Amino acid sequence: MTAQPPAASRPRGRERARLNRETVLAEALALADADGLDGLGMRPLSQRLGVVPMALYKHVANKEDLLDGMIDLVWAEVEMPDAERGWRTSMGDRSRSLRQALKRHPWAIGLMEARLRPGFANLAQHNAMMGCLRGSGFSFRTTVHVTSTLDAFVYGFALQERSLPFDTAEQSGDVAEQKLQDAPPEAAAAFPHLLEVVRELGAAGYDYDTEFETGLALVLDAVERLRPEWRAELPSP
Amino acid sequence: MTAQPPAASRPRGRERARLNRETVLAEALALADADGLDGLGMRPLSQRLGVVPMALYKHVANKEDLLDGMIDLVWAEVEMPDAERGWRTSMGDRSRSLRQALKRHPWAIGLMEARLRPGFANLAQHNAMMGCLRGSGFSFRTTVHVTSTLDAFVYGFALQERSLPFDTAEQSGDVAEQKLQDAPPEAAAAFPHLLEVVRELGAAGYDYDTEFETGLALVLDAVERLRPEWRAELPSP
DNA sequence: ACCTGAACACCGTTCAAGT
DNA sequence: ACCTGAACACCGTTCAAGT
Repeated sequence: MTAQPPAASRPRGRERARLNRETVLAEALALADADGLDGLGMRPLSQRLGVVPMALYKHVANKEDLLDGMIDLVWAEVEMPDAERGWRTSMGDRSRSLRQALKRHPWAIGLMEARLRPGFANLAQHNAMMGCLRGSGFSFRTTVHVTSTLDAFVYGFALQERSLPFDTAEQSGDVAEQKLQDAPPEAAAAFPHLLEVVRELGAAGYDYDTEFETGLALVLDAVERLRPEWRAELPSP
Repeated sequence: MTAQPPAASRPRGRERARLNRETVLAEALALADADGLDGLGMRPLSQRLGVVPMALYKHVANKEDLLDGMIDLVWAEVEMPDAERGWRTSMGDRSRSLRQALKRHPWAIGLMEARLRPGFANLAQHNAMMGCLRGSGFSFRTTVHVTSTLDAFVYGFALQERSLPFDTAEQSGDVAEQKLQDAPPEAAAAFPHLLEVVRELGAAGYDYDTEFETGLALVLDAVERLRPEWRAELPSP
């Protein structure tokens, strides 16, 4: 599974470029993307870099420091909001961009807000988000509510997208059916509404993109009503 | 830290009740609550039960099966919605109940929807949620949108509540200030809106309960507008 | 300055053996 | 039927040593 060629075939000595923090972080990101957080070991990582495990500790303090660096690489991939483009399109695009980044790096979902030492991209992103909303007329308190709720939606959606055991709309119906069959036999008959889910998802499926856009529009519509100025800006009927 | 008294002081032989799946799952829940998912090892768990690690494998197939059982215990703690009480209060209370359960068992947050073999409580909960919304006049498709969005909010909020590095409103300001100070020195000056966060959270703080209720009301308000019948039920002005 | 090797205290799980 | 013991292939990290 994770079998690797022996040391002889790995680059080493003059063949291998000098290790630095940047290359360690980049390789760690690739390893986590491929094998998940469980696969991200200091030993497998060192092997990919053609080096002995302890060599990594010259470039990262420990695994926590490694994760700090990786998470800031993910933050750097997220588009920054900008009040100039209007808060709604700007915050919407940022949310889509965050979801896509979390899709590329599913192992990062629970870690994005957990950093005690946030990196530069992390700080820049949060600063831009606050700036976008404050600059669009939201009060400080409302800005906090909006970021908290919108981020909760994006993180939670990404979590569901990662953990639901199907990837495509076609699979969703099959999985739902399988789940109900594997469940305790008395269950299937007792849960009529799950039978409807099986039937409907079997026919039309569950599409993540559609669900995300629907939920995002729902939240942004609700946010629109929080802004004190919103009535004045609606086109008069 | 995880030091335990030696074998001599643990119950064993006739002193210890016969092990069964129920007690293994309950003790595993307590261990995960205390030490997190990282602390939940087969060895520490077996030690708490006064038994050798391999004894557990008579009662759970493996760690995955152990987690399946634990997650269904968490689902069993979540209040089930009921159309009789009205979809809004009913879904609201279920969301609060789910958040509280995830607060008691933070290790469970990423796992609630990830079960390939969902337990009875899990199926019952999802069936009740579908039933509550379908029975309140929502179409199947809208019901899917609503559960997807509402759950995303609750899971995402729970994730933030778990991972943000402060617990109380008082702490939030201090942590914000500390974060900005620990960050690269050029950062503090470059991010004016984060300075506002430090200032405001230092004064008023960030209260999770308030934020949750605000976000929940915002989402439920938006859901209200999705129901085709909503206009008819509003009191005429 | 950077990399190595051996060691320590951990994992989940298999297999064969005990009672 | 239920529990034990030894073993295997893994972890992250420390410490002392090499170049």
